Amino acid sequence: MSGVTITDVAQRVGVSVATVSRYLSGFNVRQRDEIENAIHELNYRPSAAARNLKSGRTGTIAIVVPDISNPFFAAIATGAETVAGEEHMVMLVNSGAIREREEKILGELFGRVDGVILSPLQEDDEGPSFFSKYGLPIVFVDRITADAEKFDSVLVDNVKGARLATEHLIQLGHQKIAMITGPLHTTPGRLRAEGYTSALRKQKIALQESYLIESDFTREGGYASMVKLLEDPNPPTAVITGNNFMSIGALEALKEKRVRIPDDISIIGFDDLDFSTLIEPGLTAVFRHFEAQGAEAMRILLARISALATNTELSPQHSVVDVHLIERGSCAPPTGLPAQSKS
Amino acid sequence: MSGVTITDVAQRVGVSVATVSRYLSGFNVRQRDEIENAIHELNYRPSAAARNLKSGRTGTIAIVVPDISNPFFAAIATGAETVAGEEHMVMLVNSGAIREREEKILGELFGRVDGVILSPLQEDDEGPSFFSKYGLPIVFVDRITADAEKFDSVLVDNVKGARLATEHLIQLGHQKIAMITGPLHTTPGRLRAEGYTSALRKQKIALQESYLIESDFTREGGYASMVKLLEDPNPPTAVITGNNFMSIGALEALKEKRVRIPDDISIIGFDDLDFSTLIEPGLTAVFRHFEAQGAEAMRILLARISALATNTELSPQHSVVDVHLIERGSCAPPTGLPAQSKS
DNA sequence: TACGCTCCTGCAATCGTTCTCAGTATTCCG
DNA sequence: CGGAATACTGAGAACGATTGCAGGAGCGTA
Repeated sequence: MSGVTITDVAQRVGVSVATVSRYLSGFNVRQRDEIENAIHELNYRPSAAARNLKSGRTGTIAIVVPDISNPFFAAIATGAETVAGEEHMVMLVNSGAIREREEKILGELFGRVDGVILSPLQEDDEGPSFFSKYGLPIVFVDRITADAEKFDSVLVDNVKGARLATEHLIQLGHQKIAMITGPLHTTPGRLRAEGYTSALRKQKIALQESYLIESDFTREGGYASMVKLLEDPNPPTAVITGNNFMSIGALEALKEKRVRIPDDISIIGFDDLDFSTLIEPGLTAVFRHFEAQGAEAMRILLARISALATNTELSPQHSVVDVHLIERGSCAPPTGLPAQSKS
Repeated sequence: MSGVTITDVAQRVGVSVATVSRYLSGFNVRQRDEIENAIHELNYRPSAAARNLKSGRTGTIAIVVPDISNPFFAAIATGAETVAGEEHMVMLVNSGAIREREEKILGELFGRVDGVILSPLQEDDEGPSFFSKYGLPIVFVDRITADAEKFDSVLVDNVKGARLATEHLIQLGHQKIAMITGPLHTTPGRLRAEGYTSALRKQKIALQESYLIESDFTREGGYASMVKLLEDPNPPTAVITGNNFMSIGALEALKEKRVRIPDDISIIGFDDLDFSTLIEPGLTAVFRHFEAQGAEAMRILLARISALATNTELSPQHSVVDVHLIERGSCAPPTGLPAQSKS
């Protein structure tokens, strides 16, 4: 700790702590220059803890995400920062997709931040919103919990995204379309699968069980799922991957097995890859604006915080970010897979 | 705010706040079950602010980095988390490569965290270490400041990495080797350039001014620098890019200009790309273990914190993480660039 | 010079904990 | 059952800031 407190500054100048405090909060004070000097000479820094305790405000907002290494979540934070302004410092916390850690983190954040932007781990759980009930402003981003209609949220149009992808493939003539989705107890995992199945149903294409694979949003999961699809006795002619990491894993599997894209199989990723232009062919993908989602979440959170401060009623905001399809070279009409090469 | 305090719990059970406090810190207490119940029923959460104020400890460690969207820094955080344990919560803060923000952040962090892992923006500046002098434990990671020998740090062997890359190209027969490096006022920018120039000198290859380009670690910077090199009247036959983002930018430029790798130009990246296997040819790169760097930084920081707590003397630790070259397909003996195609 | 007004000041309470200290209840043993 | 040792308890002073309140300095005006 710095050791030097407001009292030291006050003594040095010969005023009361109250005066120094007032100087710090911008009031007019007679000995402002002396105080300023003393602060510099002593290298005084106000104790955040003491301030928080007295004022109840922290000037801090936390963003809690399941995977800090996913560029998507980094972009959420970046977007949120652009809106936060001078008032608030933004911190990113990694729950590491571990339920207990998420719980613990939220508990510790209580009283340490003015609000939280959270991407909760599971839908079938009211843990996170629980905190919100007891006064910690929370905005859900990208994922929600079961009782989320009562709380602020910013989602992407998952169903539409998956539908766009599926319909695009159907239009190209594909009938055997597979989807590698994330865990079904997460919002994007569930809704993207839903978009896929509903698009199939609408086009009267029967859903084949083995074509809908529930994976885990990781590269390894994408790889394993793709391998599984390739080993299917009746392999699909097109695949939709449920997020960026799984796209990478699936592409790796295809490359390794020397399955040509789009000749042998077509592939669409949910979420664009930031190196899409570097791979051959470019990956057709469902695009959404990451930063916009983060910015929107922050806007809603700040509104919520000030509503809380002024005791204003404010009904839950539910924002949905639009998506569209970016066509590159990874999709073509089906021709059927060649005989499997056991390499 | 939660509103419910330790006093409420104490009253409900009919004990003193001291007893509840003791229960919270794990002491044996007669009415432990009653207290536990009351805490649950009232949904009491201890105020972090009050705790910090009294105990001086926060249980929080901040990692302050210049660019949260760079996977390298995300990996630093991930690595650090593995070591932090239950005691400490790790938060990632983005300085956005803005000097004033870094300063402000450090100031606000003072008293709010037990220690900081920092990747400072500029070497020619003592701002960050200044905080360390006044009692905030800081470990520099990846970058240092001018007076860094007095403080803990974890660096990668930048000079060796750049030297390995340069020598590899020389061995292949290249003489016209260019380097796109980061800002020379940053540690990796400066040291990687140094490794490059010293390797050239050792092999008695004259350094050509236009071959050493100081860029900014961004994708756009890498792109622009590569374009500049290609437009050189006497273009290089090999290029080393100074970080991951600039590698992507450079590769984009090459692809766009239809320069073939490694036929027309060889390229080595400093830092591996996590999709290296997906591009054709694979990128030869200087590899370092990101997470290990973060883990090492956290280890040193925890040691520093406990040294401070126990008033133990502890001389500054300087850790250097080793690197090695991963050879893929992006390098070959030089054949000279074809005539430039103005596309 | 006297009066009132404004502006600034210091005192002291307060935020929600932790922790020392002294005291009371409980246990253990002979 | 008595006494000492042990285990737990409560009162109250911190921690470092903010803030309401009442009072004092300085100013302008008559």
